[in-house]
Amino acid sequence: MAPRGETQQRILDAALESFGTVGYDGTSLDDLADGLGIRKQTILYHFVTKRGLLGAVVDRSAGRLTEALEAVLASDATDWERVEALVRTVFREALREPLLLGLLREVSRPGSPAAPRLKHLMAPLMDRAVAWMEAEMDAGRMRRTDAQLVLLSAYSTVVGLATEIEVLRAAGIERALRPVALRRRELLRFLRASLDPAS
Amino acid sequence: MAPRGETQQRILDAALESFGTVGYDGTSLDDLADGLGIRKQTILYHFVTKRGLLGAVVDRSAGRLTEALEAVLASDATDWERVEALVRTVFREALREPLLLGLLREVSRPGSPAAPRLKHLMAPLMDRAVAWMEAEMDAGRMRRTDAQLVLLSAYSTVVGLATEIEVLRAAGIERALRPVALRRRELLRFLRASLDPAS
DNA sequence: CGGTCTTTCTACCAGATGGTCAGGCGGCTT
DNA sequence: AAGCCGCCTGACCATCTGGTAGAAAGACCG
Repeated sequence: MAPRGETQQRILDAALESFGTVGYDGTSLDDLADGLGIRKQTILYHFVTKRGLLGAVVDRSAGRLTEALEAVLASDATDWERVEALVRTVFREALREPLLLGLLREVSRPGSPAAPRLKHLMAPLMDRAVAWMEAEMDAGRMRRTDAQLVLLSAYSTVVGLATEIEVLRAAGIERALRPVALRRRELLRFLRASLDPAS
Repeated sequence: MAPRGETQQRILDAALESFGTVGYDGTSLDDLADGLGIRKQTILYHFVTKRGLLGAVVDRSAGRLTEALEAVLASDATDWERVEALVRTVFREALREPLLLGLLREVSRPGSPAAPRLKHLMAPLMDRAVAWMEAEMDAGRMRRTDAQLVLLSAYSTVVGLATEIEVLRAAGIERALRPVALRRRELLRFLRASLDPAS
């Protein structure tokens, strides 16, 4: 028998890949199980329902990202440095595990069953970020703009990365490092233009 | 009985919406038919198979966009004017019919059944654009860069629009005009930076 | 050893799905 | 009127779907 929790992790890995590529509806529990050499019922035993599985995948992925972001927030970087560090962290994580982007893309779809869960997971991060930005604005260290809009724009840039990488791959370009770096530069420039009081 | 071809168009309209929102796998022929007040067999009569329907939807959408682009190409704008006109046309079409973006997004997914068809439709446009750009480069009217990479980057920016609009809508922002205009400006700036020999 | 808990399996099911087949209905041509 | 043809539908089907019920197989503990 498999060690404690090992099967669950293997299922989550496979599910992340499948949800992120063929999508939630395109993923069949039977296929997923076959690929792992187990029976579908084992999956259902661990995650009760297909939605439960999706939820678990989303939770785990969001947890990892949040962890990486918390580490940045815990540092003593301030103002623009902090923004830049956050952006770089997100891009680094996205490139390190491109499946995350696929999942994010799938889950960001309006009709996705995980959309409410994602919203629930993102809301606190969002609120925190908005609050922080508005405090910075009040202190005159940031230009006054619609914080939420800026954040959403940044967010969708990252989700759009998933598309970009896939488009490039479809065109035969495997290593998308340069275009991705370009996007990051663009995003940083956009943020600087939106936030830097000097500009 | 419905006039010639009218039913087909109605089916295509509904299919475009459904594929673009809930996705290909999430679309059931029965639901689609119910929404139109017809039987599923009617859909299959016109399009033979579900994939055939997807193909027809993609073809029609691509055809419309190509038409709009051809009109621009037929004009006498030159160099940068032409690039700018093309970008503006694409954004205008995308905003006029947001469902197109949803479809594009769905179909750009690596595992999509329509991916090969999309590639087949885009390839000629792409080749033409690359050829034109390289001719411009040879003539010194454009900066020398990797034309394909620039085009793909522009393409994925447009596809990313779909994500952005959905993200904004999920956050309760219905009119996404301002952010979209921003993207367009960014894209134009990027293209100018990549292509303008003066800069 | 006996009992309990966890994990995985076999067997099964109801509903939905894409698709086939034959027929009906109405207009158009001859 | 007759027959053809384009369009649409009812009945039916094989397959796949997520999900349930129950039992086998260890592992762990007394």
